[in-house]
Amino acid sequence: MLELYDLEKLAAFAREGTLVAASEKLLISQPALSRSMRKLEDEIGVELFTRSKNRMELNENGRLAAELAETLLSEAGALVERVRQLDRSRKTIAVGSIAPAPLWELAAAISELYRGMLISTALLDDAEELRTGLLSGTYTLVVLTEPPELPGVEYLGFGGEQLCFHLPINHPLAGARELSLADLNGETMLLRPDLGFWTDLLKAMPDTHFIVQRESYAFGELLRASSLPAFNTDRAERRYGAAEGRVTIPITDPGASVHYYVAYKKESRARLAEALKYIGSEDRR
Amino acid sequence: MLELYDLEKLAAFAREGTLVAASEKLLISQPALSRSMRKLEDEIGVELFTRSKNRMELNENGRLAAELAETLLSEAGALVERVRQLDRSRKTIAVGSIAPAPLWELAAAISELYRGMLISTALLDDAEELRTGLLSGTYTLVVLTEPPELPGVEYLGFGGEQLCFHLPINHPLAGARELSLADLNGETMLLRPDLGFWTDLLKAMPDTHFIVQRESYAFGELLRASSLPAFNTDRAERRYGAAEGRVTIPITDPGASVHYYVAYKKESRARLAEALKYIGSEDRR
DNA sequence: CCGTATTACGCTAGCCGTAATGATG
DNA sequence: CATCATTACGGCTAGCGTAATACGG
Repeated sequence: MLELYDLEKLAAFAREGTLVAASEKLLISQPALSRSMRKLEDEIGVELFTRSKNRMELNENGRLAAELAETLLSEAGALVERVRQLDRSRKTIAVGSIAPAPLWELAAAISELYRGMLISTALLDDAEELRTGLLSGTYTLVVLTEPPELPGVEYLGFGGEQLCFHLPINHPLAGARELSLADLNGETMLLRPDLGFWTDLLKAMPDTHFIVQRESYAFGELLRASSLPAFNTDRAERRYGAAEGRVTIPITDPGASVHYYVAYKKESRARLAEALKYIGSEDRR
Repeated sequence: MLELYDLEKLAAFAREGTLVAASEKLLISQPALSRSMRKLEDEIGVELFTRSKNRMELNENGRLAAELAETLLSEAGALVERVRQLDRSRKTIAVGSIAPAPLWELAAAISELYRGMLISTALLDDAEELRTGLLSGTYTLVVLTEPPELPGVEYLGFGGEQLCFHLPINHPLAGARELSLADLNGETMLLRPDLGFWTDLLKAMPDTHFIVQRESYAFGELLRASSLPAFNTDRAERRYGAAEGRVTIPITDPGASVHYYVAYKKESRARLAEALKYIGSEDRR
């Protein structure tokens, strides 16, 4: 029977041009390769080479066979790769989110519910990329601020989030009941990186200087020790509590208050049953 | 390394559903198949089956792998088939013709020039079929009555042919210098089968009864012993001579005199060099 | 119990490498 | 004579079959 390693040898010979060179690439001896090529001709039942005593070349048949062999080999590789990829995707839940807070919560809940599964998370600021990523299989679940009306895609509400200023009590505006982004424009503010779509809102504060601190502990220290204004959200505060000596004041700008939607492909519903139960059941005003 | 016989086994298991059934189809023992399947999982690095002590089934990975294996196997089969086909076509010159006379001559000349080659011939009455057959590779050479203006196709003139009546000398019209088909309409005529495009001309003789005789010797006897009119052509006469006691009288209808053109693909020119020399050199008025 | 998968244990066919031979430029 | 292909011969390993084991409907 025709076998892939025979075709591999043929392809190597086609590339190298002589048995010696090909056998070196293949890490076998010339005689072995010579025999294999004869066997292959025998197998197909057709002459593939023109042989002189001292030289062996592909004939027209051989060139076609080598070319087809090359593609068959790459298809065999693709087979393995596709199966491995399916396996990985079956063992992975990839969550993509437009905002950090729902991502924390989802990732925590899912890794709790699906022990042994690989949970991969991604925070993006582009909703379109999340939608196409969901359709293409890059993400199993995506969190958006608008319901995605896509074919074969379902979604559940996942509560809302309200952006707030997080001001030291001695800040001039600390007594306000609510504020707009413009009210603090021009000041220097503390900021975390990886804000997802919230980043867009910062454009409403063009004259503000932001000090970005990635490291969580350091950020906490700055919150405590400095009197720089920062952001907070109701959802972050519910999770981490408010910083000492600071007040949380809602921001009124449109876009500072959003709702979240968790979307998934209909075909993943069975696999995600537990996660969807969690997302739907939780009481989120 | 992944091999086709492993995939063959996987495909068989997928079709049969149990190791026992598959092993019987494959003519190997169950243990051998059992091991092969483990080896295959190992090779791909992914679980392909759900195993209970008493039952083995494909899981999602396995179903994908089996499906891909099936297509890969059929592609491997196609590889062999295509190479064999190329080999056959390299060893064959297929001549298709719209008329018998040029086909005899070409076939004879070519089998002389290309000893060891397989010469296959076909006589058709549809010029379009010959043209498409030439393009698709069904025919290496085709004989037509009109130059085929096709991309990548060249042609040479191959002389002409004049249709004649072949009348016994005692026939009332035997003294004519030329005749039209209508002149003999209504009589009973002797006819050979396989006339190619000439068949169309018989429509001009709707009231004629044709006695068709395939067997060459019998046809000759009828020519000699009967006084039935028959057809002949200048080209046939040059080859076989005229029958005793008969005269050959040209037919004047349009279409009773034609020129022939031998067409071939430009890419076959090298292969056909000898044949083309013959076709071109011969002096054919 | 019969059907199914797995494990254990030799065997062997197929493939390989080394060495020798032949041909060519 | 350096390079390449082929032939001859002996070794080894991957895959096989038989037999035995284990589990389940």
